[in-house]
Amino acid sequence: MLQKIENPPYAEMLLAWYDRHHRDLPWRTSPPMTAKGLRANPYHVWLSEVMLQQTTVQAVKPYFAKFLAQWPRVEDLAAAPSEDVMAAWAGLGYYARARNLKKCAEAVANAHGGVFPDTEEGLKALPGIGDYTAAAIAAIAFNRQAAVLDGNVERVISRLFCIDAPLPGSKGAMRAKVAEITPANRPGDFAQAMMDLGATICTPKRPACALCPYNSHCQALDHDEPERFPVKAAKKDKPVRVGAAFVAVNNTGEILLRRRTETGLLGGMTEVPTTAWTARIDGGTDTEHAPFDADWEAAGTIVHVFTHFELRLSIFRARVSGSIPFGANDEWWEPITNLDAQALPTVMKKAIEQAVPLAFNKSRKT
DNA sequence: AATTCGTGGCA
DNA sequence: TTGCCAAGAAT
Repeated sequence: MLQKIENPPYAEMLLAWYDRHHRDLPWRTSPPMTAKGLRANPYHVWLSEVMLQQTTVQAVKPYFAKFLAQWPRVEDLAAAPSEDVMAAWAGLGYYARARNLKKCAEAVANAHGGVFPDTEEGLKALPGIGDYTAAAIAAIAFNRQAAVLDGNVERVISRLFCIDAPLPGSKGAMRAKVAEITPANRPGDFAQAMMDLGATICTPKRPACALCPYNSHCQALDHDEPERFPVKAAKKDKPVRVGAAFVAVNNTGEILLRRRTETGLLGGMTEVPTTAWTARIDGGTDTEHAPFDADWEAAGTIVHVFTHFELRLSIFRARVSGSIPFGANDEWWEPITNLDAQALPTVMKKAIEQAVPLAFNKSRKT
């Protein structure tokens, strides 16, 4: 019977695995270049890390390419119109990230001479950079021995050491464990290796333990129950909210749009006029709350699931002629052929598509 | 500490 | 189908 090693060389074991099995990603500098001291571009690392917050690699890839093509340096992003940044981010979700991305770019370009801070503390002082992202950039871009703890690492660590306490309360204990095994040599590769392991081997369901470099040292696997970790607090149920959205098209092929307020849900993004989204169905939400009088026609409903509620939107459409007097706010007429350039979140694209089928095909350049 | 923030893929 | 959840941050 194999004797259990008291203090396995966790970092060395994982780095050896990473050298063979790392993912090649657009924002990443991979071994063996990193082993020779070459590091990734801090701007690329920062941009990818913000995009990857609560977002899958596959979803991020095209956005990362688009942003880098449009704004090759952080100074370019800092100088960009906010509307352009929000439009480029549209569809990726969690739009506070885009607002903070712009603020952070401005801070780096103007207050830091275009150079990212190279410490966790300095990075965390910037908008949109929290514990995880500060540690990740410090480790990956600047080779700092920072304890990087994300959802992947939480899974790996909780299984490796059988941490029973539920998240998020146990996050501190997990970070301490990560700090314990993070090496002075190649800390950035170690962080990315932990995340790659969590993403490809130590998965939430049916982990591929037979292929794991830690399979002879994993306490959860010893107890034959890796899928039980990490333990998480129970989540709340999702309430339903209802509302109505109004899609107006004029006789020159334009649609009435407006900009949402800067904060809160979908803050700073573009929308068609809607009622408030309320918890109860108040009988006649409908055309009495329309932006103006018109021959509003019911066009069905759409259902869209947000993080903390489900929205059922009744869709109304009207074809209007002549000039419609706007309320004195942020409304404008936008050619349907230009919808793809707008900062429309997915729920609004659904609403428009419901009222005007193929609206987005019309704006697609072919 | 608990809420509020999107979206799409997958079993 | 429904739920889960993916490189979290801000308040």
